[in-house]
Amino acid sequence: CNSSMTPFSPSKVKKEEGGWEEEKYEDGIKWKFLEHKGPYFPPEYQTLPDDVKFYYNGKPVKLSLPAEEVALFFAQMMDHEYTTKEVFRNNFFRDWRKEMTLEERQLIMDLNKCDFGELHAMHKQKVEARKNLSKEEKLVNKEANQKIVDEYGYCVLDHHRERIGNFKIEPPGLFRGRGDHPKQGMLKKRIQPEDAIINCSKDSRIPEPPAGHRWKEVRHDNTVTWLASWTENVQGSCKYVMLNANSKLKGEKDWEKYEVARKLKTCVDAIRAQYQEDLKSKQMGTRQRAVALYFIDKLALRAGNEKEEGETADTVGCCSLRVEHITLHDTLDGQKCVVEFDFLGKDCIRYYNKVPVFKNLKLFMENKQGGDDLFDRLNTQLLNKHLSSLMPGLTAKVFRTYNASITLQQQLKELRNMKENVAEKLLSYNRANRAVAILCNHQRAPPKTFEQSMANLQAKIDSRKEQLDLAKKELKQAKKEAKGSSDNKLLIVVEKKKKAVQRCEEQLLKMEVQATDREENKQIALSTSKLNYLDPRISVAWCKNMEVQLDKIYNKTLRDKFAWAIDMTEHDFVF
DNA sequence: TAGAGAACTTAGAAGCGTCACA
DNA sequence: TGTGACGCTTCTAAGTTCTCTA
Repeated sequence: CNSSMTPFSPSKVKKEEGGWEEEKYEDGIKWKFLEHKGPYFPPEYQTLPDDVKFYYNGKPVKLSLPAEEVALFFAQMMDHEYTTKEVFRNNFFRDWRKEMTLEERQLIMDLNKCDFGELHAMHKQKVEARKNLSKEEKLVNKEANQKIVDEYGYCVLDHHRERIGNFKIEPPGLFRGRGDHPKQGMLKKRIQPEDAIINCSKDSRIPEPPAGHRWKEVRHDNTVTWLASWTENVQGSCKYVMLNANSKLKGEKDWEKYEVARKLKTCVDAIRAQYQEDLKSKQMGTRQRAVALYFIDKLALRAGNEKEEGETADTVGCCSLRVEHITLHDTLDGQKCVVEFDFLGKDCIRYYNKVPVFKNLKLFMENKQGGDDLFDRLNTQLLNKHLSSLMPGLTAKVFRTYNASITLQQQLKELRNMKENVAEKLLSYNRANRAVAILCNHQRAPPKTFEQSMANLQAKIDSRKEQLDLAKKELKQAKKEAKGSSDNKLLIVVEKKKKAVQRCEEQLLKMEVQATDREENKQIALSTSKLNYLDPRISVAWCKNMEVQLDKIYNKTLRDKFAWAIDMTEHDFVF
């Protein structure tokens, strides 16, 4: 496993066709020329109309502009459950008071005495009005937005005009963390040009800051890919303006990611054998590392970095698992030595699973409390250091990419059936995709309208079945009438009825397949794995082999993002 | 060499536009 | 022609890994 990765790139593969003509730069250099217009700032706050009032303790209060703006942030969210949560309300109130004048602060002491009703109503009215705009008005808005995209949404990087992913500065508002986030409700402040750092090349046209403003800094760092950055006040972290996923820079990076995962394929057996061996090591640290690696490989757990307590919601990954997140069962559901996982992972998505496992875990849990680390001799740095010694470029997350892609490939192979029609082939593809999504624990909230829309679909299926019965009867009748007759008209009728039956059957099958697909997909999100984990070349090759059009599985965004794969993949591609 | 911070990827939710169907 | 469901796009939070610094 120790040979370094072959330094080839899609550029070299497609060189002669002019698709990706440039060579890569020396280590660390991302571009030689970068020009853009700077980020786009959200519009300034406009004060409330006179007839929309905020009330405190039943009395109207005219708020100062900064306090009024923040009050409106809260009012806009009042339909959301967030605003009922104590942590959210407390954080909001504390930050709101900071925006008030001394006088306001002395008056407004209790959030429960605040009445945002008119602000809330105004907001709802605005949303409604926007929805009810005429076609022409909507078109005017659309054109205005397009103008902004045309002006700010692109940059020139080396010889390419590239789309920027997020050229808009995030507007101010109330912070919405996921799950039980201790900072939910805090004020996310308005970003000014004075907060923004611009990155571009020296010889480019430097972007102009908005009138009356200046940039925090203009730098020319071609070892990074961002065009602008600022520090966000809630968590103190950096935010970046970066290129769109369809850019050359991002595409090459994506391709490299899958090449590293493919490389793992060549040495995964050895790595597995090694960690199986390490399970018996005399060194506790080595044993813990082996178990963690087993979880990462078999269960596709994330690495699990340490997190600062109280700064974010309490979520964990593999290395940060605590004793309280697992339960050991001598027997469970007829299986021996079962470990039951139950914890919140990234984005507070619950991970629940039961897996047969070995005795080591019992050992790791000895003399520990629920809140203690399961792997007290291990962290992600140690783990990744070990992994990179086994294969250059190998880190914990590569296992997710590898296992996701290899699973898709295997599933597609298993489900392959050329006799199926397109709808059935697509159901098979989605099922393969679903196996990956389940492995990676990609969940979604079931759509609010799920039950209703399933019922609607079922009703349609039922009615189509009735139609089919009727069509079959009519066909039978027509055949009867045409039997022994040489009347051309009657034969035409039979043909027509045959076609009607066939059409009905096709439509019914399509709907039934759709219902199955939708039901199986209720709580599973396929998009995340498709976008981030599945080597697109597997899907492109599958389409070619199965004679399915690529746009059946990839929308425009995906086709753009994976242009490199579409360009280079033949039907015989193997991950 | 560890810790902090920077840089970049991965993630689900919400918003929005489109299209099928009554 | 209106409406609702659905899929696509946007948004930004939340991860991982890399890199710098003391």
